[in-house]
Order: sequence, then structure tokens, then C-alpha cells
Amino acid sequence: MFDIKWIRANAEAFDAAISRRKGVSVRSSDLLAIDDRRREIIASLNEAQEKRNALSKQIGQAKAQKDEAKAAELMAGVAALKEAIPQGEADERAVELELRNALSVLPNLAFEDVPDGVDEADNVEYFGPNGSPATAAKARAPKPSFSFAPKEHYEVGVAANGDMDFELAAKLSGSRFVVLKGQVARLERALGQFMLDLHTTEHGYTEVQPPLLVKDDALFGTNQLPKFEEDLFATSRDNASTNAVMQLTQREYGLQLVEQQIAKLADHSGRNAIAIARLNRQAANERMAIAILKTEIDSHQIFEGFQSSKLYLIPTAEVPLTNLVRESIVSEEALPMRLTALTPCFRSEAGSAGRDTRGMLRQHQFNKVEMVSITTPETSVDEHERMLTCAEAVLQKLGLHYRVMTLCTGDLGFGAKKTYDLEVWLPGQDTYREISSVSVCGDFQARRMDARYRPAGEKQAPRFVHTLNGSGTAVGRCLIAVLENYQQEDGSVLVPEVLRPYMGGLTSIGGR
RNA sequence: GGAGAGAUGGCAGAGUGGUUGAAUGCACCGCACUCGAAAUGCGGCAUGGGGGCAACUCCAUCGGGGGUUCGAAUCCCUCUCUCUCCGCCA
Repeated sequence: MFDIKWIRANAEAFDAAISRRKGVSVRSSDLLAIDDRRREIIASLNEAQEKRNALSKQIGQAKAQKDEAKAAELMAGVAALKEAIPQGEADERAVELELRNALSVLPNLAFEDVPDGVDEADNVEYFGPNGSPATAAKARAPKPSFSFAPKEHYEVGVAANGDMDFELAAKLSGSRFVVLKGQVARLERALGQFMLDLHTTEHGYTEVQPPLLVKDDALFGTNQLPKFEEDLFATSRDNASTNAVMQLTQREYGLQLVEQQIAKLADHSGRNAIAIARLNRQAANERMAIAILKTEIDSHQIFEGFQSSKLYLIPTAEVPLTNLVRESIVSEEALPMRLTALTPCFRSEAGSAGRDTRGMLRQHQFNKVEMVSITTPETSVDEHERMLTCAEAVLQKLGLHYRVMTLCTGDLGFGAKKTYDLEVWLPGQDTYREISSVSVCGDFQARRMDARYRPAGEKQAPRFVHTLNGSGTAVGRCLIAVLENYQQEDGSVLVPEVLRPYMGGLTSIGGR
């Protein structure tokens, strides 16, 4: 979310930067026109309020002096404002909402060093601030070589034997779910525990167990709302409210059926008179019930209650972790605040029908270890590099080959100023696939959440914090990577060294 | 689920219709005293927004929203959250 004052002061820079973002046609002049109207409305409202306050004060003084005549005269004088002020307040609310709506759908501005481009094909490989292909190759595991044709993860013996069961999951939940069992389930758990332990003990992150269901406000803070609601799973906790809305649709459908029945019987009227009378009574009852429900809903309370009781399943722990500082002012000493969590993530994957349908690459539910940093504006860029190395450490310790890409402007996420993707090598697919994404958002989310910090030392006004988030890493996809990279010809899978303590010392799973 | 109590500045805590943006204490910052510190004294100390080059000034905000009133922290309605008791429960 942008600061309209900043846009006003930097209109040209804003236009130049926002035009780099894909599919955005808004320019500063559109927004400043709304803001001009807003300021006019505020100015005239303030004037009216000032007048009212002054007169009210005089009324108070007159009453104190028992001068009722003068008080009555003054009260008549203020009567004219009785309409202007509520109207002005309503206008102010409306125009402020208009401005907020216009601003809230604008994506963040990319840093200047983010490459221009239209899609992922224009992403640029990155080797660290002072890195090169040579230094990267030294730190990372090489691409593994196989004496046989490596299989995709779901074909590897240990998974194909039923311990990774998509058909079973489909019975319970439909497509894009999986049931893991036995040693595959344990390996997935081991990966999550390993990552969490690594970040908490070596990287200075604080472990958090956040709520998995969150309100719309939280999702607005981290940019999922209002633009990306179709990617989320939603639920509701308030039966009284949802019932009214759901009952209404049910009863309307019921009424429709009854009316169809009546129409049908009416064709051969005569002998159906009794049945029709009965159906008419039924229809009348339905209409009555519908009218009552509509009154309840129209009274607004129910519908608003329905809205506010709606809870969303988190698509990533970024949402609850980042929102931990929402609507608060933290002291500078508390920064950088580094938070991590291992949570399930839920994504509806709307619009990705047909993509990655085989295997567990793209699921409605998966586990992920997330890292979030809350920093000062001065340190967020360095923190971004640091967070990248924390994510890389996971893959390095697991001995997985990967590359790092700087996302181009066309591939950059809504709230990010710059993003690095970690792409792990999948020999079964013979390609690199995203396993982590590390983004710096500047104060974009902080404005949406109203999250600030108080600078240390001299008394200064609070400033917005900067936020960063990154996966460290997606556990489900990491499981895929381990299965594909450590597979053996006999269908067993070697357990990477660092996971063995979490696997009861096992060096291999799925062997005979 | 039932009954009751409550929500005020960084914290504690006054304040039931009139110059209260809000007493007092603590914390914090500046100055004085001191070799330094403590103690003490004096002063300062909310957030957002409008106007102004600036000094400054105006408006809004006492959990959120709505209402009564010339005027609301204070009265009414409503929502949310917290606490106490009862019931149910992993």
C-alpha cells in the first residue's frame, strides 16, 4: 500500500516505477485526483466543525452564567450546521474508502536492480552479492549423476509402493491431496524438524506456532486480499449467521421446486385440485420463511456477522507471522525480529487446472517452514541477502543441487520489491523447480497492517517497519527433491546425513 | 452454552454531559545542582489528518461501529475482546 503523500511528492518517479509492473495502467494523476477531492472535503468539514465547536463553547459559558436567552440564540445559530457536518463526515468516509480501494490493489514498486521482463523466462541467475558461478558451485552440491534413468518422485519404489497414496487421498478429499504413510511420512516429518531446528539454533529465528485460521484483516496486511481471494480456502465459525444465508438459498430452491410442481399439475387441473391446494399452502409457508430470513439479512447485522465470522485457512505462515506486529509500535531494540514456523499451508490452486497434476508438486495442502523478518528501513536489503543464505543452507546441508534466480518485474509477486527464488534440481523431471521464494517488501505490508517501530535514542515519531518473508523451505517439495536425488536403482532412497538423527539412525528407506 | 464485571495515554489509574486531549503516579527525554552518580528541583513527553515557507494553527481520536445532544471519555444501541462463576469438552 502506497502513501498518497509520497506519490504526490514523487509523482514522476512513481509513474516511471509503476509502469514497470505488469498489467497496471493506473498513473499518479488518477490517484491525486481522488486525493484532491478528499482534501477539499476535509477542509470544508473541518471548517464546519471548528465553527460548531466555537459556538458550543460559548453556549457552555452562557449556561454557566445562567444567560438562557443568549444560549438559545447561539443554539439557533448552530442549527444550520446540523446537516452539513454529518453530510461532510459521510463524504469524507466515502472518498477515503475510494482512495484506499484504489491504492490497495496496486502492486509494490520493484527495486531498480530488479531486471525487466515479462515472465519467468526473463529471470536472471544470481550468485550472491560478491558471488560468481565458481563460488556458487563450490558451496552447492553438484548435479547428481545416475547409472540408471532416474524416476519421478511418485514412481520411486518407496513412494510407489503405497506410502505416497493419491487415490486414497482422493477418496477423502478429492484431487491435489496426498496421504503419506510409513517411512515416507517419517521422512517428511524429519525434513520439517531439521529445517526448523536449523533456523532456530543456527540462524537466530524464534519458533512460533501461529493460528492456521485468520481473519480477512490479516490477509489484507500480507496482500492476499482483496485481489487474490480465489486462491484461498475460507471457512466460517458462526452457525447462526451462516445458517441464515444458507437457509435462504435452500428455501428459495425449495420454493422453486414447489412452484414447478404446481405448474405441472395445473395442466390437468380437475382432479388435482386438492394436491394443488396443498402445494399452494406449502409455497406460502416457504415464502413467509424467506421473507423473514430476508428481513434478518437485510437488517445488515446477519450479513455483516457472516462476513466478519469468515475465517481463512492460511496459504502460508507468512500471514500469521508477519501480522504478529500488526497495529503495534515495537521498540527499535526488538528489531530485527526473526520468526519461523512450520505449518500446513492451504491453497485452492484456482487457475492452475492441468498444471502439475501428477505427484505431490502442487497440492491443496502442504507443509512449509517459513521465515519472516521485521526490520528497520536501513537494514532490510541486507536482511534479504541474509535470509537467502538461511534458505540456501537448508539445501546445502541436505546435499541438494539448486540455483538461485532473481525474479524479473513480470514474475515478481504483488507485495515484493525484489524476490529470489531457490530452484532445486529434480533429476526425475530433469529440471529445476521452485522450492523457496525470498522477498523483501519494504514498508508495503507495514502500511497495510499499521506496523511501526519507535526509533531508539532521541524521541522520534514512529516509523513503518520493513518486512521480509521467505520459505526455508517448502517441506513437501523438499521431500520430492530428496526422493528424486537420493533414489537408488532398487527403489530405495538414501537418507541424507543431516536427517539421520531424525530417522532413528536409518541410512536408507525402502530397501528390502 | 448460561450469569455477571470490565476495556481511558508506554504502564498504573482518576474522571457520569460544558474551554477534559484528558488529574495523579511510574517510566522516558532535556536542563539545573554534582568531580561523576543517586537524590532533588524545573521543563517536556500520544496518534492520525487538513492548512502554512515557517513560527504555528485547526480537525479527529478515551476498544470498534451507530445514535441522543448546541456540546459525549461520560447517556443509549450494537459488535469485538478481556476477566470471574456455572455447564460442556481434547
